[in-house]
Amino acid sequence: MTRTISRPPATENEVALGDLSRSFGFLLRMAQVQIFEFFFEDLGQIGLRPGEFSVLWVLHLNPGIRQGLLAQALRIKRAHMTKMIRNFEDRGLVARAVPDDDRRAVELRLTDAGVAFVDDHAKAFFSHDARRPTPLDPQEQAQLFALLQKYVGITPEERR
Amino acid sequence: MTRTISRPPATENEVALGDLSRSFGFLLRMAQVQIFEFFFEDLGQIGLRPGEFSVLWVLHLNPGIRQGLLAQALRIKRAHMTKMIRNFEDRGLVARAVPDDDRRAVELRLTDAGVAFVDDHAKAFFSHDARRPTPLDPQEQAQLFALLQKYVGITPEERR
DNA sequence: TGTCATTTGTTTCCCAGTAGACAAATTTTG
DNA sequence: CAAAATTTGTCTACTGGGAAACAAATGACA
Repeated sequence: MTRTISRPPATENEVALGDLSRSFGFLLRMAQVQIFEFFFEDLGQIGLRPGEFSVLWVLHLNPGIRQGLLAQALRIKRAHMTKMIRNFEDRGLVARAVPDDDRRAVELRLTDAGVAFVDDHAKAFFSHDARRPTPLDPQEQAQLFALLQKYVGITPEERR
Repeated sequence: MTRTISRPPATENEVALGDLSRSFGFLLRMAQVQIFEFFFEDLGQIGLRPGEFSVLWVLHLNPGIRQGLLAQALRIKRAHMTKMIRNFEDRGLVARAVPDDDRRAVELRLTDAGVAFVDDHAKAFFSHDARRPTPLDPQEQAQLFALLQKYVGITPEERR
């Protein structure tokens, strides 16, 4: 049994969320939906998908990476990665190669077209964050980033 | 055109993410996948799904709420909400009623079984956050919550 | 009043993503 | 060495969720 009504439904059009607004998973979901909406509003028309671009980007930074390691790093299931990679292959963006020392594995690298695609879109993709309207001031934004990075276990890569 | 390779791949098994680790959307996705994994590990066997429970919970707090307003509050698409509600109805957890003053709308409320379901699971659901292992200390955790709440616009003070 | 526009929920069709079985290659173990 | 166990990617089948067209009800406006 739970104390449910912490306060009465406010206005006609206000929805009480109660403890839900203190649930980490719920907050993350709300934030992500919001982000996605603006992402497609901002970059949808040039045919850029966040997941897709992430894979190509990591391929760009890690040429020859094995498919499984790539999936693991981006937390994409292997079955799904297979489909994404085949799609990229069909579009001529990625090439697969089976290494001789382990013929189960698949090594991935961008084709020239793949490199061109990443180069074409990297600026738009990474500058998107700056365009997104946010109620947070820059310091709060930085704080949020740092906490999220720590939470997901990404050591912020040092750079100048 | 973008300068892409800022440095060589670090270790054999390390994956360079570059600017991706500074992308808000990416960080949110990583965090959410992590959260989901532990959620199902923790509560999956009792047949609890975060989205499902959220809907029932909000129904509990806002009896008679209209379907569309519920969807809007939880950022669930109306088409999808239709399916969820029908599912709840089939399971006897939710009852639908068409109000006389607007016969397009549907007002939702939990059945007795629905109330029982929420009461049965609320404690497990809301205490889940505390069980989840996290690298953040309590103060950082609180800070992260506050920033996310502010970001998604559900600060404790209601807005107009 | 009658016509047009909007709101509300539903339906249909589609796609991203998952679970789990699978085959092939490799590693481990007896 | 042979047999069992694990790793790696793929396949099939399924589910959650979205886009768009739709019908019914309501509201706006001439």
